[in-house]
Amino acid sequence: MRFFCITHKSRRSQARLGKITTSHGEILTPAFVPVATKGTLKAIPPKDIREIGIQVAFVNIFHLVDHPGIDVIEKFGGIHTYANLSIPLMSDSGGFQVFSLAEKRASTREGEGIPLVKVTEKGVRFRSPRTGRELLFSPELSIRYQEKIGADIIMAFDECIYYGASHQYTTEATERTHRWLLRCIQTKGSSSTLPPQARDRSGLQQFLYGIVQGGVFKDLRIASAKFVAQQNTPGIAIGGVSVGETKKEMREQVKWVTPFLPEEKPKHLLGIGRIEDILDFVPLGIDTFDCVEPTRLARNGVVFQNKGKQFYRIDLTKAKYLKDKNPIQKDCQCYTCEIFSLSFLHHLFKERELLGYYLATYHNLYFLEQIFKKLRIQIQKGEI
RNA sequence: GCGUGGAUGGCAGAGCGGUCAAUUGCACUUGGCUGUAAACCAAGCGCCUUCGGGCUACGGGGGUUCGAAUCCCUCUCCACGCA
Repeated sequence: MRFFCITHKSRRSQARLGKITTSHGEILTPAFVPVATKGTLKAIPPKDIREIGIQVAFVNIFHLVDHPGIDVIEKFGGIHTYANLSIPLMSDSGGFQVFSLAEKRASTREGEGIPLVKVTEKGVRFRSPRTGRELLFSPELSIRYQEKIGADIIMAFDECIYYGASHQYTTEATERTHRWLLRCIQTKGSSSTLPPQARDRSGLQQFLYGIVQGGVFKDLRIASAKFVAQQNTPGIAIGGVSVGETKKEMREQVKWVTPFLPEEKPKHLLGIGRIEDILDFVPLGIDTFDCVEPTRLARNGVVFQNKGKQFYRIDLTKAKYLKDKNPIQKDCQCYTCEIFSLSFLHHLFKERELLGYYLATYHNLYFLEQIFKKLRIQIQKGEI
């Protein structure tokens, strides 16, 4: 079984069509990877996932270690069975939480202002924002955890560098991430008979992605891309993007890197994105994107809409929708748009009715899946 | 009819002589959300403003005081109790 194969290459750009094959099914790329951090695609029951067209989802080891605990998930036979998610799953290593929780402090009963994160060569000490208890993450532990929950695609443990970091700090952090990658590969290899980075565990193959860092600095980004490429992991992810930099900077960071990544490997862009970002990055050869945007925005009352090629985000809580009989998107065939008016959705959100979160999330996920479907067709037709 | 307790910004509800244009919550408006501490967060929310400030306000009227949402008198209305 080949993990990734390219089925079509664009002549106009670096865009390509591909297929990722995992123990839990195939993923046609380019693909969107909605985020189900805690093992749930917030507001959406698993039975709707296929109907929406979702091919793969993203869980996060950090949150699952905190609760319910890796041992619990393991006893249930892994995250797929535990959470009833039958599609391929990617798991994140916890590296993003270095960025997400840094500078923030836990306010506990005892004392206030305990830093939530401490990075050392060994790994990262986190303080659970939920309980205040300390969690240790290292490359070895992160990989072990990810193995135990049994995600199909797993991420190397990295440090997501904060925006504004100096060249010196970014160099140190990126090099540390590289050393961590070697430890991740070694851990993965030591627990496996073959192949080295895709362990076979009770029939399950897991594929490790190395992560490119380098912050906002071109030299560091390129060096990181080269280093990660050399390690020959089954896939490669680009991280440390969209952490506060401008749109222009973000585009550059990805553009600097892609020429140095092996064509035959699947490329994942961590944490992106917005529809306009996806449209820009697919022609650069990015195959998969994970992002909380469609689900989080939906829960905050914001849904996707388009007029031709123009994409919009509309806020359902605005009073102007009170009497609007139209659906969110007239030609959208999702459950929400086929049945519900903007007025009713507005009402649900103003009243904080649970159904609103479901319907909005359903629409946003469906809408994005449609965009990816169209993208795949356009690549096939040579339009991208 | 008598007694007691009340009447505060759209609503609820603090304040009980100056630091009160008035705590707080809700509602409302606006902005934000990109590997999820996110069904969340932030700002605004009497009128005017050259952003220094000015004006009108705590049921109505009158009074005490340098000064009242806060004390006194009275009227109106509400709640509860007794006839």
